[in-house]
Amino acid sequence: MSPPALSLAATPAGQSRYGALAAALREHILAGDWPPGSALPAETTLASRHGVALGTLRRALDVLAEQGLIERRHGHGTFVRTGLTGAPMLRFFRFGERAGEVPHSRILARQVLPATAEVARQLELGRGEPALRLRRLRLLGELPCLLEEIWLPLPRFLAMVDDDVAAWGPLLYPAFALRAGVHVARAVDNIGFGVLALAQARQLQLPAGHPCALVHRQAFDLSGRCVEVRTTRGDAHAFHYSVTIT
Amino acid sequence: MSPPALSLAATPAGQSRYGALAAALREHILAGDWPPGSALPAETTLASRHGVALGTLRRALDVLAEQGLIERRHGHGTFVRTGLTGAPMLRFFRFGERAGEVPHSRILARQVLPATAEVARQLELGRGEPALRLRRLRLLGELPCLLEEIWLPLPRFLAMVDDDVAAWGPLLYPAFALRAGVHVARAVDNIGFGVLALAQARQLQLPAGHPCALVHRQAFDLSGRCVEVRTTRGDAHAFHYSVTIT
DNA sequence: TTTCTCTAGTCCTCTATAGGACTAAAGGAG
DNA sequence: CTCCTTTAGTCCTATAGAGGACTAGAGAAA
Repeated sequence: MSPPALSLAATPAGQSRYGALAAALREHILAGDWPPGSALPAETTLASRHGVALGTLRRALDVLAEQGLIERRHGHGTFVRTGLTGAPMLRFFRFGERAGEVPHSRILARQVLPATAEVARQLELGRGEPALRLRRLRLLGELPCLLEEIWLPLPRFLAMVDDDVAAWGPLLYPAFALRAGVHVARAVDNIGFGVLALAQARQLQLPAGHPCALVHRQAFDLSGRCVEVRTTRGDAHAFHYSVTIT
Repeated sequence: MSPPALSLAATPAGQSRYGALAAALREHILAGDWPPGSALPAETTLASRHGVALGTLRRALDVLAEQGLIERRHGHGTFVRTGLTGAPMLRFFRFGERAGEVPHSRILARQVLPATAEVARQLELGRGEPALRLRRLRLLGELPCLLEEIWLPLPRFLAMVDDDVAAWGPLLYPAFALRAGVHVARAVDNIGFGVLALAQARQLQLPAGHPCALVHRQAFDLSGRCVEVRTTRGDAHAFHYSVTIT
């Protein structure tokens, strides 16, 4: 009745063997043994190294692939995912015919401030600890379309406190990876509606009190730590989003 | 083991074998050979019947399961999915503490009308063909929260033109299945923003011109035919939705 | 230089088999 | 009747091996 003692190292411990193997490989990745973008050892190598059949190893990789941790390229290799490249914020909005175009961005302000209670909670910082706050305006051509307030935890983003903002480019996440070594792997967006305060409305060239869509985002790295808190505002009438239910 | 005379013994035809097998099984399901809710033959049976190894057949079933067409129950069997049970429309809104509660519904109107051009296009009906239009109010307790306009294609929903509305219950999709034999398998929601017209505002006990969230839904059956077009309106300030990006 | 072919390395498909895990229902003991 | 054990049927896990498909780069030919 007792589970058969396997000749090789780790016990499945109530789990399937491929499940345990997937967890083990996941730990390796999070520990940085195979950094983002690099290739894992070949399947046959990994299989023999862990003392399992090829099929079992592939099943474990299936799990990691479904979790979005790795990416497989037929005939080439298995790679640790490097993180989200673009923050597809514009998929929530429709501004004229400029669909698919990447807006350019203008950093309005960059300050080191004590995090508000709510931001500190989400970034897992202590009370009053300093954080980096950005205000950013995104424009399509000359048309301002999105206004963003972004909070970044400070020990990690020190490199972005003093460097040249103009060199960051239109997308933030590649800049995070390049300058602070932070790879965004997952993000959760919470969508709601509100109205624009006067200062916000002015930036977006809309009347004060105009209805706006609010997208509140938390972004996480591979290990699951929150690395960004962002609030985006845009004209509610341009808001549009599609969901498929199955 | 003699190669069976059945369909795909010969050629994977540019496709993988499990891919072709998945397609073949899909056709069987859509043709109604195994009606929704019923069990498929056992895996070993299906495998030998189609002349493939068990692993290959299971791979094909994996595809169908991922498409949401079938459902597997360990130790019990493989079943054709019976469709969405509830239309989780309320997940877009937060009304007070009544989270998770199923609102009851009040049918305000039921009419047979020629479909508008836009509705006819989405339902794949000809110009001016009749359809069934419902107006429905959904309430939490005594509080009206959602107002819906629903269009159903008429040859298929004839059974719901004259029967007793009061007997439908609070959820429509089970009623569709029970009374018209229509199983909703998939739905696409498009979310936007608008303001309430006078008549709509009155039903929701809000002032005219009040901002509202608009959810436009198309629902499809297993074979991919559109079986419902619905527009739902609710107070924009109660709107709330969460998306995870990976 | 440019283009082509070849080749080593990788992931992918498929086979055949063995046993474990889970579920539901039948049958017997109290 | 109630409770427990057994049993048949099902899906799930794992193994070992053979060959195919795809990619990128090395080397040869023009």
